[in-house]
Amino acid sequence: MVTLEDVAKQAGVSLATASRVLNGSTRQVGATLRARVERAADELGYRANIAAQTLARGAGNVIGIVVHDLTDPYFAALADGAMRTAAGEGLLVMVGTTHRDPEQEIAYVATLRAQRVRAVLLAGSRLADERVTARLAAELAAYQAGGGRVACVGQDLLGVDTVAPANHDGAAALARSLAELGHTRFAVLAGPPHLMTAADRCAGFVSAVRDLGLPAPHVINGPFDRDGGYSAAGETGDATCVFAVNDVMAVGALAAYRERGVRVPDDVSVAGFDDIVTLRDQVPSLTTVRLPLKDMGARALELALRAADTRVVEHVAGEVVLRESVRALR
Amino acid sequence: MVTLEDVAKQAGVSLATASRVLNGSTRQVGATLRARVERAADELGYRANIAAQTLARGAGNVIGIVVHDLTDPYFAALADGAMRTAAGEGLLVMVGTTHRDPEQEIAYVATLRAQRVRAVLLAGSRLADERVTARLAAELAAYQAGGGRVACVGQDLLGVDTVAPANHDGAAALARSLAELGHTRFAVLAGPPHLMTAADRCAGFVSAVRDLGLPAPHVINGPFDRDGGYSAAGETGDATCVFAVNDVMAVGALAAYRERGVRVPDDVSVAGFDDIVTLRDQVPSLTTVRLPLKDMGARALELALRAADTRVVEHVAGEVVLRESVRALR
DNA sequence: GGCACACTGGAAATCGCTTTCCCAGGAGGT
DNA sequence: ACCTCCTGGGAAAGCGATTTCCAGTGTGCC
Repeated sequence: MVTLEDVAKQAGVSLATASRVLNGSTRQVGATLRARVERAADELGYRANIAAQTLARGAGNVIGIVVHDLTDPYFAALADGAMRTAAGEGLLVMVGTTHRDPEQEIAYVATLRAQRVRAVLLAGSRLADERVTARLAAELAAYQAGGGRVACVGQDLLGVDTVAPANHDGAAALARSLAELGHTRFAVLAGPPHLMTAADRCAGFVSAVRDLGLPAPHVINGPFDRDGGYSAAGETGDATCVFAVNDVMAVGALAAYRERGVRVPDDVSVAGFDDIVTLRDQVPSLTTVRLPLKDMGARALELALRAADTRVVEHVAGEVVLRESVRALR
Repeated sequence: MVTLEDVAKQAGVSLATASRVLNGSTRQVGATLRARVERAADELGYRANIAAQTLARGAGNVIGIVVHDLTDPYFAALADGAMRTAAGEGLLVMVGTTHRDPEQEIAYVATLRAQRVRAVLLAGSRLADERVTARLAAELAAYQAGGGRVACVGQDLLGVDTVAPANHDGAAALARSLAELGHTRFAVLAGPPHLMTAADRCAGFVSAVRDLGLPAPHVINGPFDRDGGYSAAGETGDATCVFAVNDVMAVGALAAYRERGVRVPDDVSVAGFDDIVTLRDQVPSLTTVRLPLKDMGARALELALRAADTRVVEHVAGEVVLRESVRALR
């Protein structure tokens, strides 16, 4: 690999001058030498060693994003939003997937810390396990103590800048909309109870139903993915309206009903949460709560990159979108 | 930030010993000192500076993946497959998205080269533009000359290890299956002509139809995404069977037909390509050509990580999957 | 004409870690 | 008892950049 020294030698200048020409500096370099250096670099195909730059400068141009699962469109959208702003800032992105294993999340943050990345973005739900959360928070604190910046999309549990989607209130608003259509017997495909996002959405829905004086929904726990929705849909009993705590689960539920000959929305109404773009062409089209995922990802990164004065927690509202998968009962 | 020197001082040992204990080495360290060092590192919360390690070792533990668009499930699946094997090897992943801009692709490879990443994975279709391809190939060659490893998923055009999906043959097989069902008048939602993946699939389909002695399909070019499929579906004329060169476009076409009251498959049959998991619950379920995307991503990374002796081009067959979106005409 | 000052260019220290090389001491062979 | 071989420890030389300091050269101004 050709180094800066090679370039300097070939151009007949000092290392310092070559560095100033090629890798940016406050100092000026004369036109003659500048040209010589540039030509040499070009001829040799020089490319700065970023590891060395990072070491010398004491700060790199990489940020880290930690998601649960890239193939889940929710995280893909979040990551995409963040990556766009990152690209705009000239930053490189390291993406880590944890596959919902909190230990992996901690390990990944540790690695990012070792990489001296400029900022870390944690996307994805916290778990109800306080011990794990505390360990993650400790790792993050150590990172921040060294000048690192952190932001998170999800529950405000880590003591860092946070973009907090209105899981609870969005689900509550959805519940009220559905009740207004005449539904009274609800079931919730609630996902795993220890996953905060799932739990918040479920709780928001349940409490809104209760506040309306309606019978408590039938809550069915299970995995947070398509198959979780599919199997939980088998236990919704006599509910006229089923709320799946995310769109992917709702799609699983639709598939289950279709197979069993249960018509949606004639026999049962189904609603999801997130408004995943890839799923908008689903039939029947899915009633859901829209979250501006890309913006949230982008915003979280902005928070992380901002000069750190005070902590910011930004709440993002969800918008209830009524589509064909629910029908009015009256 | 606490450095190795801090740890060594606190433990009362030399830098060398501390390094050997904490960051792995062939050399042994006595139990007493080893314990002292470990305790000191723990107390101080030491975390190795990877930039420095990379510089000193001359090789990092990062790989780069370049995709067009993470929110496209095709690339998400590919990236996920690669990331799983990367995690298994203890490698970190830098993901870059180009949003189909070949200049960005080149720029990103250049940056990865500067990062001295161990390997680069190029996922995503080449463009027909030879000049751009040549520049990318040149950048890759420079990277490889410096010891970098490269693999690519897609067309074998870069002179690097390649996992090549059977775009042409898969589409041809699909055409034969559809013809066997009695279809004779075809249309192809062909995507952009300069995108090799799209072009190959289109060509494979068209040539198979021709070989069967059937009238040439009506080829409609357009964008490679959902909206491209949606609008191209408006021009399929009297075709009884429409092949969209990817599943996402096929879903767009389904939406367009639905809006216009054209029934699928009764009035027109629709087929896609890729067998995207997220789209499997589509109604009607999509006839398509299945590609093992995760495996392909994983395999490509394996190729890249393998000791470089000879170049490997691995062809991956596609499997025709007939589902509800096509019907037999007889 | 002389003096301070801005500007350019280069030598060398530095960033944090790995690794080679050297040294001392104990084990093993004869 | 002597010599060799291995082993664990430390000093110091890199890795490839950045950046501080220093020196030399024109400029502007009195």
